Amino acid sequence: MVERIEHNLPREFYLQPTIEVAKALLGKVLFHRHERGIISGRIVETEAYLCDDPACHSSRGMTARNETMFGEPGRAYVYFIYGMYHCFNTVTGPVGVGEGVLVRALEPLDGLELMKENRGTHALANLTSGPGKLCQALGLDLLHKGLDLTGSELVIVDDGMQVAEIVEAPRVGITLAADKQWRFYIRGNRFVSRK
DNA sequence: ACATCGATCTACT
DNA sequence: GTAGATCGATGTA
Repeated sequence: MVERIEHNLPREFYLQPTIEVAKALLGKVLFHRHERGIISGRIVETEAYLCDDPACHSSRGMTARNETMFGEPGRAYVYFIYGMYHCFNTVTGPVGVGEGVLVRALEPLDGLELMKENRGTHALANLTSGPGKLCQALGLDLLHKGLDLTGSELVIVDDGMQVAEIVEAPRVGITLAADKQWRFYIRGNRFVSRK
């Protein structure tokens, strides 16, 4: 019996080029140690946001909202959008640069009952198949902005799972730099937000 | 101070 | 397929 080794992704992981991080995050597991129990899911869809990219929050300089993007890599950048949803990102690149990876979809693993409660639905396929949905399912909001993903109540773990094939596609919901193929997802995964 | 709009989701036709 | 919810961040004055 082979024992699976799980370890938190180290800080250096997030210092790789942002597009590489976006691809490498596919297959990793996001854990939230919630007061009421552990909620986790496997990352199946991501998008890269670079510092010279007009669609990126950091592209017009540091503000109160985006300052965590310019901080330490491996921390959580959470922002509030459309008056009711949150989106979860990992900060990438050296301090001061301002890049990140948006996590767009998860495959639910632990804490299904809590997720269903948080989302107000029982449909498995609808729990975490979008950036707003997964934040609601995991109970993530602005209070989690800045948490250290290498060791806190919110961590990203490598459990050794290998991704068979990565699809590259245009990013979703943006008008600027819409031609860039900086969305990545696991081919065939049912929890991807859009095929 | 005010107007605009967004890295979304749901409900309804 | 399309509209409406809902509000903070941002830009303009």
